[in-house]
Amino acid sequence: MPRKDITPFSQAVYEATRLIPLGRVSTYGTIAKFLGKPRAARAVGNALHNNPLAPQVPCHRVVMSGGHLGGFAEGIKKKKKLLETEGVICKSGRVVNWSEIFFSFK
DNA sequence: CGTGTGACTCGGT
DNA sequence: GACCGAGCCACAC
Repeated sequence: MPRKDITPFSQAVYEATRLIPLGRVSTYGTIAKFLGKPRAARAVGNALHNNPLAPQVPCHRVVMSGGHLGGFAEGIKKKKKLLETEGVICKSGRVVNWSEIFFSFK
C-alpha cells in the first residue's frame, strides 16, 4: 500500500489536528507549540495545505491566531460552512465566538 | 547544498 | 479594525 509523501513533521501535525474535538477550533501556532516548535506555525500551515489526509484530519478546525479563518484548500467559503455545521459561528472570514470554542490542547 | 514559497505570528501605523 | 513589514519553519527543486 503506497504511502504518500508524508514527512514526519506533517504527520505530527495531522495527529495533533485530529485531537481537536468537534465544535472546537485551534490555531496553527497552537499546534506548532504543541509539537514543541512554537515558531513553526508556517510549517504547520504548509502541512495542512498539503493535506493528503483531508477526510481523516479536521483541518477546517484550524484557523489563524485571533480567530481569522486563514485558508483552505477547497476554498475559504467551504471552510466557513463546515465550521458552521459543527456549531462554530463565523463572520467576514472570522470566528465570532472564538474565545468560547478555542482549543489549546490542554 | 542554496533558493523560493506558503492555509503563520507579532508589532507598529 | 485593517494593512504592512520583518522574522521563523519545513519542504520541494
